[in-house]
Amino acid sequence: MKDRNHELTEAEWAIIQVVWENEPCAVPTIQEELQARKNWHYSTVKTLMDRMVEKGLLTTERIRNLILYRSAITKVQAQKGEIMRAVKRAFDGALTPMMQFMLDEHNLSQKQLAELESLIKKKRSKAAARKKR
Amino acid sequence: MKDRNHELTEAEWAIIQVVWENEPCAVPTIQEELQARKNWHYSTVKTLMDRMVEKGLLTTERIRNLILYRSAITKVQAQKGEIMRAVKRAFDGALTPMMQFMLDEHNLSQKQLAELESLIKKKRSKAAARKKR
DNA sequence: TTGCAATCTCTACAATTGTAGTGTAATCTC
DNA sequence: GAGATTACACTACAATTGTAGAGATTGCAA
Repeated sequence: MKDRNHELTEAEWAIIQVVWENEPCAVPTIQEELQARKNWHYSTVKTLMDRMVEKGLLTTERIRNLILYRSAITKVQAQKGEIMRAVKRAFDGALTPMMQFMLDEHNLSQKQLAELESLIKKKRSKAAARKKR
Repeated sequence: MKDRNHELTEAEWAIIQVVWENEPCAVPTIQEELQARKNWHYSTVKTLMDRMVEKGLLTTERIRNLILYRSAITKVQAQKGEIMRAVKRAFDGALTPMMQFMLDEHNLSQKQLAELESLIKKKRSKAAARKKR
């Protein structure tokens, strides 16, 4: 259960998202969903999911002749991994420059900026409180 | 020169970073640098770089019997691509939630928070000015 | 001019990723 | 209990990625 850096591939993301919404669930459940979105066949989904089990991204439990899958990492962990990957490759591991870049390069609306600002304010006061303690 | 979404692999990142710092340059220049960092041999670097030319990440120019390489995308483009990738996969394409997540999950120092806050303020006033115009 | 050093070309190969077919086993239905 | 359905197991295969060896070419130094 290490909080290790999980890097998911595109296809793995597609699958684990559906798993998070349905777990515990069997392959056909996931496949039906992804049939619609990606037109993936049963074997495709099954193969992918079994590989993910090997990698420790999913776990299985056998109930009679049915195999139930569960996620082995949370969405937050996966999101963190994805961000870590970006920051490591493109920003030399430094988070603040990455955030500055995002502010600079993607023009956010007034409203979005305001939201972020108030969020930061909240963070700051919380951090200050923590420090004092 | 489309601002298309460039997704670089790990190895490609390693290489293009050195290219940015040295271009125009020949393979041996890059290789020497990466020899130190990654212990990559000449053929490795050369293969990678030629693949990158095929992909449109680098360009070449032949000068007598020497081949000079240049980057075909800027660092900013590449960084953007990396962020886009993360936001698309892990945050459903929505940038602000991703930034909020970063604020929430990685505890930044007071100083970093302060920096971001003032940066946002600046953005906001600039955006306001733009709107008025 | 001949050999050495630098550079390039070509080829290879294993691991990972995306995608799926086909055969088999268990189960449900009549 | 036999056929239809459902879910699983096994196998395959092309493209991409990481990694590199071996041989060919070229230009310079002696």
